[in-house]
Amino acid sequence: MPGREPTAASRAERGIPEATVARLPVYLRALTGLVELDIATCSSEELAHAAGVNSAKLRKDLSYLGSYGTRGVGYDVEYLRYQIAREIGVTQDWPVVIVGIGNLGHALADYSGFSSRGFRIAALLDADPARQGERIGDLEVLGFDRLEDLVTEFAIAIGVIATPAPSAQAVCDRLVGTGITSILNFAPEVLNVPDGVDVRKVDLSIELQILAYHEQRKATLGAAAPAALDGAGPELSGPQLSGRAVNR
Amino acid sequence: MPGREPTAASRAERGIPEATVARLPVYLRALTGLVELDIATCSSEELAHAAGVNSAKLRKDLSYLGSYGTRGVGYDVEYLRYQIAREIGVTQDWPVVIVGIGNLGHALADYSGFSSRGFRIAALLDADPARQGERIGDLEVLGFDRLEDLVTEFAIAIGVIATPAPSAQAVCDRLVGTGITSILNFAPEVLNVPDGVDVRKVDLSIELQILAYHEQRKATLGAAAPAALDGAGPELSGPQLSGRAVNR
DNA sequence: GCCGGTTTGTTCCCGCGTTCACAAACTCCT
DNA sequence: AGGAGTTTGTGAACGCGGGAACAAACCGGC
Repeated sequence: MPGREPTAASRAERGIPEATVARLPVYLRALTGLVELDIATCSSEELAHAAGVNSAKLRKDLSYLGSYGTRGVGYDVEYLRYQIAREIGVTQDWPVVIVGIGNLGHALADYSGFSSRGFRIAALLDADPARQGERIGDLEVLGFDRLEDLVTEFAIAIGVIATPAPSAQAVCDRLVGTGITSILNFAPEVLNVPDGVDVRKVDLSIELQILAYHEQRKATLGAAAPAALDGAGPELSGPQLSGRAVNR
Repeated sequence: MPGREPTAASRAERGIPEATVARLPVYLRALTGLVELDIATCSSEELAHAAGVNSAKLRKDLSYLGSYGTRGVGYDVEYLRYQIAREIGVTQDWPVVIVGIGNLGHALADYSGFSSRGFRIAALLDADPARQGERIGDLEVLGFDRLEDLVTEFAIAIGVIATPAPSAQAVCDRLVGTGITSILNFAPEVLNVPDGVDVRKVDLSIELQILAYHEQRKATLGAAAPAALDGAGPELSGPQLSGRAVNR
């Protein structure tokens, strides 16, 4: 560890822990909520509660960005909100392309939360000619072969894959070929990408299966070790002993 | 040759690490892919590659379930697939209710991957009378007030929230009230639930913002420290700073 | 039956992330 | 001005997860 004054600035430049990065958007949203309530100042305790995390974690997370609070007082909501937005990089909008305008892609294209959260849908593409030409909002669905043009024209840096699984890798390769280095993948498929490209996946059935595991666990544990005072209850509803709650 | 070890069973009862649970569905899907290719046996190396993880991690994950492989040979694909499915709890289908049939809820209702992956949509609910009565697949969208009936009738154990953010907490409370203890939340809202209830959230803008952070980071680092397209571990990030005001 | 080759299951170690606890810093009141 | 009360920022302890390395177990050939 290259010792050196770990000033706030150098900290931020050195990179923020991944777990913290994943929470910053949550804090940002919570702060936006406070702004809308005309709340000018908040403590770490209050913000942590709004974000669903513990206050020590919140303070440590924020400390990676710098010292933006005032001891004995708390945080200036508007100021902190701007700092987090700047750190994430959503003070201006990022142009996004969505590939695959099926049910899911359609829903994403209609999603109103994009513009308010730092993104702008720049293009909607689909390989199926039957889907091309449709207008969603003020955009028209274009052919996938327009990809390279549009990425260049709009300086698109983020691609969203909402195609069926069998097409996902090919689409991904094309996206990477255009120079896109950030991909959000909704297709249930493991994507292979070169170093330097970030892929995040959102997978409905994985999430459900994780829930199913815990649900099954609650049921069998409840059956094996009947918890105290749980009034009868139908067979399938698992008596809840101290399961882990995600939010607190 | 099946390993019917009581030790394996006791292991499983003791609980599987959360990180492993999150990967089991990925292994399950990879194995299903191998089954479709008529591959009867595979090594940890092959399966790990198909799942996009490292083989040591895969073996360790599987070891939490029991000893289902054969040294010097590998894993029986079909057998291992069944064991993982059983461990997750998706050997039978879980009935699921989807609340909020907007664009997203509609897309989810249409999603074909449910039945093949251990779930069955048992009910579609929406509070808006304008949306009620529509048929999606072979289900009709019903009023939210039917919730309690349907949960009881179909023994629903998992709820999916696809409503706008302002309604999410209220819907969540109603779901919890019926005894549902597993919730998948698509609304951009932090949900408050009692202990024993599991909530998982899927949030498009959070995922995009995480990508945006890294994208911004690549851009500023690239500008400050050109070349080195290759490697350069995350730890060795360059010490360049870009002038940052810390004080207000 | 034994030996070389192969692959699993496990142990050990390290680094990251979470949490506790406390000093530093600020406000307000007297 | 000074002290009491708050709240931040951080140092330190601790537990979990990841990865390398290795012993145990299995197969096939001779």
